[in-house]
Amino acid sequence: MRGGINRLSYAAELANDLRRTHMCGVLTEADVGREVVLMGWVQKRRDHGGLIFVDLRDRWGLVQVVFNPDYSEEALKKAERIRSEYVIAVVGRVEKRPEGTDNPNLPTGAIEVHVAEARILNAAKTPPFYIEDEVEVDENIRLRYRYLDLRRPEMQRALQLRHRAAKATRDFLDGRGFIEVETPMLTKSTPEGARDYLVPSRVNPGSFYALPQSPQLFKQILMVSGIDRYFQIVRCFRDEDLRADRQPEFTQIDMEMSFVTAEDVMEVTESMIAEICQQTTGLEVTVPFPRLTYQDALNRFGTDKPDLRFGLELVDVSDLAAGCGFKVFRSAVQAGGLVKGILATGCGGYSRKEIDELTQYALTYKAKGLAYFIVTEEGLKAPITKFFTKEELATIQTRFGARPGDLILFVADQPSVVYAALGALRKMLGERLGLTDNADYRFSWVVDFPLLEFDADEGRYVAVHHMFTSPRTDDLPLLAEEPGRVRAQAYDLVLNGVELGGGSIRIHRRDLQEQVFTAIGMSADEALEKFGFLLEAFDYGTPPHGGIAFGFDRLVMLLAGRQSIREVMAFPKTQNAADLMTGAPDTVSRGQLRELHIGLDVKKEDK
RNA sequence: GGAGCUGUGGUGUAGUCAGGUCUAACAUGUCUGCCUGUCACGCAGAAGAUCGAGGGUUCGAAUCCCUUCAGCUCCGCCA
Repeated sequence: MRGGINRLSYAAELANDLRRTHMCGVLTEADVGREVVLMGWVQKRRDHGGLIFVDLRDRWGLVQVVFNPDYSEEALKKAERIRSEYVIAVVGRVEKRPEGTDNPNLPTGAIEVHVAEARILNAAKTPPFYIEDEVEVDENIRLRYRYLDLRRPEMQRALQLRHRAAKATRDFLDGRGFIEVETPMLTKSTPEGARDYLVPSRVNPGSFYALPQSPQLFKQILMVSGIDRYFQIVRCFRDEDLRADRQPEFTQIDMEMSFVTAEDVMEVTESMIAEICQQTTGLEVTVPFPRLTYQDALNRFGTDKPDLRFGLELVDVSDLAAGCGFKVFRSAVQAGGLVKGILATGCGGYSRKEIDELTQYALTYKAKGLAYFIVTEEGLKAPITKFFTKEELATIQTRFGARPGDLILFVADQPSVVYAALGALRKMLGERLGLTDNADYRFSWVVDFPLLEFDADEGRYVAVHHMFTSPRTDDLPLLAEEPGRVRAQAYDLVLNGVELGGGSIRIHRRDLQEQVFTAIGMSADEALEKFGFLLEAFDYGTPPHGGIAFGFDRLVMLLAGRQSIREVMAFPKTQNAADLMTGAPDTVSRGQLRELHIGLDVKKEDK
């Protein structure tokens, strides 16, 4: 019985004989005196009885339209029925606003449109939330009514920014001689990497396509084909758990070039990123981007995707810890681990509870605890100072450059745990201390990744990047004997703690590719079965080549200053990979399954 | 697979830790009436929630316990 529902019974009027002449948001004083036809949504109606103001909205903005019996009695009558989000058309004249009634908060605030004729093109129920920026609505509701959410100016700006980023990308790469080539969405499942989304083949019972995790193999094949410079703004699919910056389907800027070195790829990339920034937000980016090695990144920041907007670098005290009286430190080093710390500037006043919170946080990264010192005028204070000599305490304070009022936090463990825990702690402290300026964009390259790493669960080496990445030629002799020490010709582009993209020079020779397959424990038979076409292609004259791929959503997210890629995607999915608007994924009919020769093995809930 | 946070009229929140004074409060929105210069219009009035769902404890549950659902953040997973 809500009024909004009854309103819908009003017959909609047609606009067949009207042509929209202007957009709402673009009218200015230069248009004064002009007869216009506007169409849009009602943002707000202000009813003064004998006079009604309506803020009319379209993608370009708002303009005030005025219903006054002096202009049209009939239009005023109609305006009384108008409600928020009605779609209306108005015919009228642009006029300068009366003296003293300008609205400086509105780009169109100096003018208004005097309505001679109005039509209600469609009524609207009262929307479940306000169509305006900075609404704090439950994401459930935003996603269920995504079409309304997308009406908000903020979301419209995000989609426009995304469009401009895509256009800048295409324009730039076109100018550099790249051509966009589409690759299949229905392709072959490959081992390694993420879980595939599978699509059953009706005409090949029992067989499945996989949706691409990336067009990796196709773009390499295109190099074999002599395309030379390929790119694609392409959808990729990975069936893994979601995060703020991970969706099951996402978009990559995918590139590949022939006859290039890593330097060449990085140069093109830097120029492209600079161009995208310039064309979207006007941000001027300085190139080239600083580079750091994988090992440096870990040592200094505890992560291979460091946020370079602030310091708080990790400090190594393993040497000191090895001989100190604190058993936790000493035994960590003896077990082949590290003891590293971070200086939390100005956090010396943290309460026991706050330090406990930090400890809890470190625990989620598998740290066993968090040791700390509070820095005072009299030196370091903490329950654990008794395990250290005066000299040791003084050395620690000096090494951290700690001053009274600071807090020093330590993790002692295996290197991977120390890096993960302190890296996360550093990031959290950076945010908490207000060191992460959204308008500060610090790009960097991380290079010299290891080619392979040992996977304890699998009991074998696995590719860090992917198995088509070329080893550094100077490390080739190590491949057979010490695969863990081989460095890759790979590079990651990092921005403010987010991995934006990664790429590599690829293997282009069959013998080397087969060696790498061997190193990751893939049999010759399996290699032929899964990648025979690639190995065969390598036999037909394959140029040296390399490329890179970017998370387009992440790039746009950062340019838009948002915290989640959902905010820059028109129709994102929830953490359960569901689309709350359409209801996907959903069950299908028995008939569809039968046609695909699929039987289900799930317990059906009684409905 | 795991951890944490959130869920109260249409929307956003208060109330939950110390169960009864909550026959649930506030703001906004909605509806009705009045209003010719508002732009967060104003004024007067009205309607609207059994507190995500289910079960339990209790004389009594929004509040305590268990289960479950949904959203978010994170670990694992994933480049």
